[in-house]
Amino acid sequence: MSQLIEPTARPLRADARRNREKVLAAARKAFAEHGGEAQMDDVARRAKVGVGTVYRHFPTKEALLAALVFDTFGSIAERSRALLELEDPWEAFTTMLWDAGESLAGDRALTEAMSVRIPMEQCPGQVEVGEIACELVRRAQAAGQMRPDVIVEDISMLMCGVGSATARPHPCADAWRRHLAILLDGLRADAATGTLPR
Amino acid sequence: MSQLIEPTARPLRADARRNREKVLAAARKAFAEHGGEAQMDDVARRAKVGVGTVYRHFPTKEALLAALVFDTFGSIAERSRALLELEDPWEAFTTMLWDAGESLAGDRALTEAMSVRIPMEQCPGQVEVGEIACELVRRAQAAGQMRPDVIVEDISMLMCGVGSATARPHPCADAWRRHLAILLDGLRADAATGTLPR
Amino acid sequence: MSQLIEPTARPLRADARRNREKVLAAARKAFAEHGGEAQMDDVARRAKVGVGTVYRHFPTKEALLAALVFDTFGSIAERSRALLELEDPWEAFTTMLWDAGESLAGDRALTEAMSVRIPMEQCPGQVEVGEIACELVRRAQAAGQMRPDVIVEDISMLMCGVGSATARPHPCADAWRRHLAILLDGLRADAATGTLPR
Amino acid sequence: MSQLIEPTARPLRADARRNREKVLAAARKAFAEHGGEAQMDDVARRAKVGVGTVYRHFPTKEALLAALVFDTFGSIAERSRALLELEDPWEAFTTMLWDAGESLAGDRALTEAMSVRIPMEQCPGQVEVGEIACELVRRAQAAGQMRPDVIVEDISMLMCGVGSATARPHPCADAWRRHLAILLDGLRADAATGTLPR
DNA sequence: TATGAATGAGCATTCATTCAT
DNA sequence: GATGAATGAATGCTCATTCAT
Repeated sequence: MSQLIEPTARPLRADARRNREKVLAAARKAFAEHGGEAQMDDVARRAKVGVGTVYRHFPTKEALLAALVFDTFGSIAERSRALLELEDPWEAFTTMLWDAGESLAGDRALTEAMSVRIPMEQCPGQVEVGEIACELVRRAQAAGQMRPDVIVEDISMLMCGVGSATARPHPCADAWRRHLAILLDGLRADAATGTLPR
Repeated sequence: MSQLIEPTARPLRADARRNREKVLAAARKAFAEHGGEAQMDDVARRAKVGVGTVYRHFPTKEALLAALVFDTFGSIAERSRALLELEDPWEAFTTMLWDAGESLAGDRALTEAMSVRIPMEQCPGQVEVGEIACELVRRAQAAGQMRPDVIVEDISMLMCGVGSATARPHPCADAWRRHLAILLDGLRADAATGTLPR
Repeated sequence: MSQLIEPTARPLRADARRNREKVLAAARKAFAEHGGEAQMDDVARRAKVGVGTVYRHFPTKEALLAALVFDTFGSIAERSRALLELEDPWEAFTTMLWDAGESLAGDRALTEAMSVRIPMEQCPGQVEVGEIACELVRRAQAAGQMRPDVIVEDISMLMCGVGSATARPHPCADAWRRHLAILLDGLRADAATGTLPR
Repeated sequence: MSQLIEPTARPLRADARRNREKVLAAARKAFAEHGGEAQMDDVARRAKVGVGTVYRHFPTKEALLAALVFDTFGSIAERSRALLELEDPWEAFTTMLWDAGESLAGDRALTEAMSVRIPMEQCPGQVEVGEIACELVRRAQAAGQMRPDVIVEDISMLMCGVGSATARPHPCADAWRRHLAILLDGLRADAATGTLPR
């Protein structure tokens, strides 16, 4: 998935590819844990690789971060694509958000990317996620299941909120599920007590 | 409001108070914009003051940040206190959240404080806000207006999400109002389609 | 004594003189305790005076430090002068050193001044102390009491050592007296086991 | 010698070792000259190295200072050990002090370490130096060569004085040798004109 | 004149990025 | 290619000195 950023690169030597994967895995942990403040040296240390190697595969810290985020959006997109086949629009929509929440929960970097703390170009996966979400919203609204004044941009905003609130202390484990459950109830057509502002 | 932290300090000289206000105002902007990453030099520059002056009023960056956050919680608490007098529990509760949202919107520092990225002691205002929220939740639930499985900790989680999502691009100005509107609809007793997990 | 540095200054107003004395006393404590690292603010605080007042009387930190040192040398000189009347040269000499040791012990600033950590001009008192020491050395050597190869510069070097070693942990209180006692024994004519190098 | 502090560190790359030596040498000069007030940037400049390199090898200024002092005590200890073999206790003792004086002379950092201006843990070398000195004192006293009321703590006090006084102007080069010579004469059993106070 | 608030150069330390081995 | 040492700009904080009140 992460090769999306270097689509024209020639295939890497086996050990180089192996290193790339080690770096990505280490970076995922480090950035999930510390967000954009994770240090390149830490990534290298976790990958059991020199910093130089990290830089060989990713020209800057931002590029590494982007690769991770792109990757995650890619896999969310992949799984979401399948949901377009589902019969029930509401089920399709909610399943998508529960899945995205799973990725978001505890991944500080992804959450920061969504809240624009990390400036980042749109990536193919992100675009596709947006398109699928758009379609699922449309269908759910057409079926009268979702309130009609919601727009896709609201959905990413809401999910951004879900991700950001994960780090807080809360008596329940996986409190984000409570968060999302409340949101979904608020998105149902029959929950609307008025029209959304603007 | 900021005197909450130094309740026993003798009144400052007129010019010193003026500078303190300049520093606080500049810091509020800088931290609102950049969160905890804002730089002390930037605060000083915005306040048109030497760094030393910033440090004369606040011994460390963290203290400055805390003063701002404490201040904000203090004023939220103050306004919330009045809501305890309101007849309708749901109106009291929602008014409190709309008010808090207003403070949270676009203030990265406050949002970070709520998402615990900035470790920070509880301050009197924060504690009081929690107590008032607790009471308002209780009343709204007793009146059958709010779903009964919600706990106060959920409320701060939700509001944290509202704050974090404000930086994102969104076609509507003040999109956070849409966010909060959806949440509030999801919190109503009759919106519940099931019980919150855990 | 301290007016030695401003011999031509017109007499100060009573309250100004009082302030000057407060500052000097406070500075003496602060610099004795912390050496040249003591802070001007600390001096002002101890004197219960604003920093500005400290600077009104002493243009720079170095000047204040110098005033203190000059003062101390002045009073050592004064007391030493009387020793020129003593019959026994050795007694005169040792009494002078015991007296100087008393001033040096526990006064970091004075010790630093003697070890040239604090760059400082010669002051009248210092010069006079040197002259008296020179005379007492001469007499003690003429009387065959002090080893003949000692020169007056050795004496200040030795006393500098006495002062510097005061801050160390040592099982005996006033360990500097042991230090000086050993030195004095080493300076006696009959202690010499050879000639001092150079 | 400096590996005493990091006995388990794996051998450094050739260039890294070279740089480490450059840093140590530069730091030795800088700290010898300015004591603990020497600046890290100055050390880096003298070593013709970026500050970062200094920090790669020594995590803090204090650690660098400690490395230097530990190193010096280590080499003094090493040389002193050999003196335990000497026949004549007095010769052994005086040789040790002449050797230590050589290290102390003109090294402000070492002198400050001895005068406890720089708070510093005991290091192995320092402890060993103390133990050897203790033994040599004991033997010299047992042989009736050293005055019996001297204790080891006196010796370090005395040497601290020798080191502190080296920066002063003095007509003789290496005036510290005169200082030490006088001290040693004062330490001889037959020089004692009384008992040391306390 | 006294006060203490304001100033800002100075210093220790960090970390993304480069480059010699 | 991989390594990790070197680099140095950036950042929080201090303190001697100045200056408005």
